[in-house]
Amino acid sequence: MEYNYREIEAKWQKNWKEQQIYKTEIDHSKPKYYVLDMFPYPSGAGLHVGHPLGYIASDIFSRYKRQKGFNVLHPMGYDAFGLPAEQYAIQTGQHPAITTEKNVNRYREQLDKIGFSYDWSREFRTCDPDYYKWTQWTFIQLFNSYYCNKANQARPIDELIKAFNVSGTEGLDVAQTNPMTFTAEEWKAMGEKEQQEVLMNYRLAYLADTWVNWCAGLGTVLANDEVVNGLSVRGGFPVERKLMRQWILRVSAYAERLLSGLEKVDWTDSLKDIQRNWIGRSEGAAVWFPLATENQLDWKKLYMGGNVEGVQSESSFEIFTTRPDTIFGVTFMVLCPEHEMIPAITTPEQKAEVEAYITWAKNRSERERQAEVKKVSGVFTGAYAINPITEERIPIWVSDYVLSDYGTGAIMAVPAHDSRDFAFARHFNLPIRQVVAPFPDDLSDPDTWTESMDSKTGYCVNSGFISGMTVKEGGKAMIEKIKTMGIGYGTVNYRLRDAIFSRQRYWGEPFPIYYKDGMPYPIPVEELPVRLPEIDEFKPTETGEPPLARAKEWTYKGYPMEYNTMPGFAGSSGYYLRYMDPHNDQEYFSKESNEYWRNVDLYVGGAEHATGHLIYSRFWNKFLFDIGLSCEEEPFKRLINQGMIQGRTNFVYRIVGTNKYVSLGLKDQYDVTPIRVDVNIVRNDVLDTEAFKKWMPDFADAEFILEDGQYICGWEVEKMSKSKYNVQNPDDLVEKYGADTLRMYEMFLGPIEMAKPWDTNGIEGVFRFIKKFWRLFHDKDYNWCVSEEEPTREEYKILHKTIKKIEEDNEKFSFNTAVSAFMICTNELGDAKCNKRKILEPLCILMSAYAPHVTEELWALLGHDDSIVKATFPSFDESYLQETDFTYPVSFNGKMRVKLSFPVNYTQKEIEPILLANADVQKWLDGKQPKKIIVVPKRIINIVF
RNA sequence: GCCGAAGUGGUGGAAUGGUAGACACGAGGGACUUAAAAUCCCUUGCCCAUUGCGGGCGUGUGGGUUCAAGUCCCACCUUCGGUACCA
Repeated sequence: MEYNYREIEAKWQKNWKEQQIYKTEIDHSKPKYYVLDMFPYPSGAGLHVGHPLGYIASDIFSRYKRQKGFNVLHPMGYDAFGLPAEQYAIQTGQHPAITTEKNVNRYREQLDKIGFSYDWSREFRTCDPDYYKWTQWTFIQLFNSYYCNKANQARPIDELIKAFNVSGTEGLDVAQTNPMTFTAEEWKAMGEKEQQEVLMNYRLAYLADTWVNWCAGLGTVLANDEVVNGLSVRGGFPVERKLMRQWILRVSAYAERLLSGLEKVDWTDSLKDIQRNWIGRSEGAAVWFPLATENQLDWKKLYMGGNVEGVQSESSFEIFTTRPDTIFGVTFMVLCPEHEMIPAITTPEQKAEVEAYITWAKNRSERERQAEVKKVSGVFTGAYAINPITEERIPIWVSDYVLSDYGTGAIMAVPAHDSRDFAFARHFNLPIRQVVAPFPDDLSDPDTWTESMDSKTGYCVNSGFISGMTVKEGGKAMIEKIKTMGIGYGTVNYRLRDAIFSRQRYWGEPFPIYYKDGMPYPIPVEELPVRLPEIDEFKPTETGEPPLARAKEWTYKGYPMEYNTMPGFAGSSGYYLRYMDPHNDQEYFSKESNEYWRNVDLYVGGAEHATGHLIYSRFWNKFLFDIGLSCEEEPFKRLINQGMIQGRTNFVYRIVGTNKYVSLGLKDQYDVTPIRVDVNIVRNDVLDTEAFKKWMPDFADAEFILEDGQYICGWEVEKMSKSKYNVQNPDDLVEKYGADTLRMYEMFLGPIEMAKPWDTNGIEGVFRFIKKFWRLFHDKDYNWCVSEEEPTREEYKILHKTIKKIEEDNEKFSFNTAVSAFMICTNELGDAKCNKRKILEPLCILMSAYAPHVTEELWALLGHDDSIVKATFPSFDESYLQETDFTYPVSFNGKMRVKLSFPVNYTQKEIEPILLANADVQKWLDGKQPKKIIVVPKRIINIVF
């Protein structure tokens, strides 16, 4: 029979499904291996050829690991809550559950056609109540926990309450929103509401007024990673800053562990770097700068001598600096426009100006603010602070270059050595004082500078007791000093923010929260899940409340329930754990399943999740680890980023003012406009002109100027998108070439982690290869023809060379070179006319991870009843590769000139005389004496002369 | 600006410091065929020579280390990705 991919693929896909061949159970007799693809959001557009790239790679690896004797968990499901389905619901009134169901079915259909080895019995969707029950459950655990910095883990909030009852905040070191101090007596004296408010300062899931990214276009708040350049990632609507009461996850409590945990995982350095930058650890010092009163002497009297309490009084500002060594260079202070002390300190004369500035700053969109980063703006408050080290009066300014949510929202400005402070000082004519120099005596006049001086290395100058020290020593000495003075301490700051967890939307997990007396309380876990209620419309209410406010009887025991829903990352932060035990209705997942499957051994997905999903899920997992649920602290041991598949757009060239199109090679003779053309009517850059005329009405009367009878299109690499007409759909390619060809071609394209343009041009080559492979098993009339004869040594060599190569390439995810190894092997066996079972059978197993359908068919034809999925990976035998002779390339001064064969066991001494006696060698030596002869056994000979 | 990745034929790409361009695509030539498809064979980095042999140059640029550099080191250029007032 000729190779009929349609018949073969349909047959085996059906068979695998019926036999449940990919169903996985706990099996303590085998080592486990967990291979996971990043959770897909099923969009309405379906899959394009870029999506399966990672899925194919992980599928190959899963199949390979199975054949290597591992019990492989390879599940798939859907991140099904999300904005697009809801936007669609708002426009059309169709329930997002219906849209989602439709999209999921389409995804499944597309995935099935490619022949993946997923255990579909474990599938679930984040919008299934059986699943989101556990998302809600985890939220309640977060709500009922705080973070103890001493134990360095999450602890039950009850322990904190006990501590408050015994000794107040005394001796506690815990993660908190605002620093708080109170005694046990003060705590006990509080009412319930007040106590609940205090606890909010410590809970890992807490409610707080916070500046959020408000997206009016979507009617919701967005996380930092959902906003790019001041626009929403979904939809591209403008985003503004707004103060809102929101649920927040205290991710920042885990900053240090999220950072140090990176040491333990096998991810690419670039991905780890992205996370490190995002977490943004910086060491420095917190210092209090007191507000200057009329008379500076008063301040000295009050605060010198380590009066900590006094300095922390209302009339001082806490600043954070990474450079305490530059404190002698402080010439002013800057507060962020949101700083709460501004109204209190602003002098009457400056009041109007300051208020105007703050109003202006608040009303600016994020986009405007970011676009005008280089523009200096600010206003003087009229107030002064005291530099506690120099005791100088310094002016206090307000500017939006200081951010409210990093550090303390207040800075000490050192214009000489900070570019932003420098620009600000120049703009407002503030003094600039040099306090760091490349060498202790190498001073210059800051008035002559055009930019701030780099100060990461060098020596402290003009700096009192630290003058002459290196900046590093100076920093240390200064921290000691401020500690003894009681005005500050060494500390660490993180750029990583707490994650805003409320969305003013319908299509997400409802919070298991009701409100009593304005304070939130969790619904008892026995009553979970809290199901998403039906509502009549998916829009906010007339009064601007989130859609859930439309639900009838959205109450718990008469108390109102939370109107917000959870964000996209809620459901995707712990999904990999649920796959271990997906249908458990008693617990998130059983201890037994967790202790067997533990964590993900191989995670495949895009690097775009580096600052979102991969942070949140590590946080989520660490929390579950702390409360004893997850037995591994890091969820994803090894991670491979597949590179983005870019589109390859084709262009036609219209002569300006006409409906005439000129072929690529001739276009420079005319004045032309390039126009994108659908890649599906172009083959190898040759345009199907008839299809083009039918493509759009505008082109019906198109005329063409051809070259050699063809219309050649131009091309460019761009993002793959519908609007660029460069989207290729895997279904079409499966239809035309079969899934096995598509799978191998996607791998053949290049290294998995590299971004590369999708170009269908090469797919024919892979298709030809599979047909050639098929012919190895058949005679020229396509009759089955496999011989039982013993293979020759040469044939065994071809096989074992391939086994070695495939095994190595599989282990290092070098799937493109593996495909070419299969091609080489097939070419060589074809040349040798080898149709022997002992060669072809192991070869089928090697290739079954890449092309599961055709190899399964051949495996059955070879007489096997059991699936090739369960076959054992062939073992490599070195002895077949051993040779008696090696053909050395002989180089002269590094240039390869001749080849000479020597027995492999010959030493340099044995080789040299024969080498020098050779006529070709003598010719190249041209009568000169060789100075040196280098023989690298089984590699190369180099003659230096 | 900062961080990261990458620059090799017409194209995708290959190469533990050891024969640069494997394997494919495309292109050209040929075989089979009434024809097409399919299949098979040959050529294909550039330049010179071509009657045969052959020779020169080549991995973004410039230096360096080495018997030997696409690969290691230094400086620079370009492209792509991430991030950006983070004190």
